[in-house]
Amino acid sequence: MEQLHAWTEDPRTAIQLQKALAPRVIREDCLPTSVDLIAGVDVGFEPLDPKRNVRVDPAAPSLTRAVIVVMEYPSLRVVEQVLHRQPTTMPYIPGLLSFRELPAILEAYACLEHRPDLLMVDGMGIAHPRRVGIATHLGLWLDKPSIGVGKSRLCGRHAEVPDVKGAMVPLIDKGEEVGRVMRSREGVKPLYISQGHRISLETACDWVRACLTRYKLPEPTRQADRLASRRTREGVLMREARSTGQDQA
DNA sequence: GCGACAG
DNA sequence: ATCTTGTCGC
Repeated sequence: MEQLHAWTEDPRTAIQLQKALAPRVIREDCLPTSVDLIAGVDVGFEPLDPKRNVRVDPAAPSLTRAVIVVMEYPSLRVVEQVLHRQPTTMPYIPGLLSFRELPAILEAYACLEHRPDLLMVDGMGIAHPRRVGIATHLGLWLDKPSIGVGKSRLCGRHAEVPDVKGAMVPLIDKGEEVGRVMRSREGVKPLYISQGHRISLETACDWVRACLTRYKLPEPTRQADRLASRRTREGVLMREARSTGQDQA
């Protein structure tokens, strides 16, 4: 029961933890009768160096910026935004992304005043080598329905996706369908949709499509992405966010 | 052993 | 993820 909240920063232990979490993921629809609030989750990084110059090396100290945008469905109006920053402690390791980004996301989530019915996370759900991508890990931790919306492939193979908005193709890994590759918009790279937790693949794809407008990313993720990757400049960021978590550094 | 590899 | 200018196309 409490293993869902176990934590580590050691790569080897993290992999063991993922293997223990995998069988606890619910892949069937287990969400509210009515989904009225959808949260978009994304993370960005900003160099901590006073002398941010020429080349940025990913290993240099930085701040992890987690953003959560809550939208009302079906109006897709933003009802709340939270931005939280804290020192980055773990490096990016393919397959262990959640161990690098979850801490900041959880802090941001704790600042929310609204209770979203569904989470759309920038990254993979079960379309992961051990079936526990960041969307899944977050869903398990919060025991909340979640969907993974990735911009590129982590694992699995798939056919070419027709260049027609809404077209989908299965994403197969080790013989199982772990997600679907969707053309969210013509002329752009497709999205990698996968179940996070407490949702079926069909329903996950339905929600992503329901949140698409004229852009590549579904609104929840697009709005969160805007704030997460926006360059900081004289505190403008903090003023634009409706409410924010208090900083540490 | 070699290549692949979310953000 | 992050840096970075112009440029091609609807």
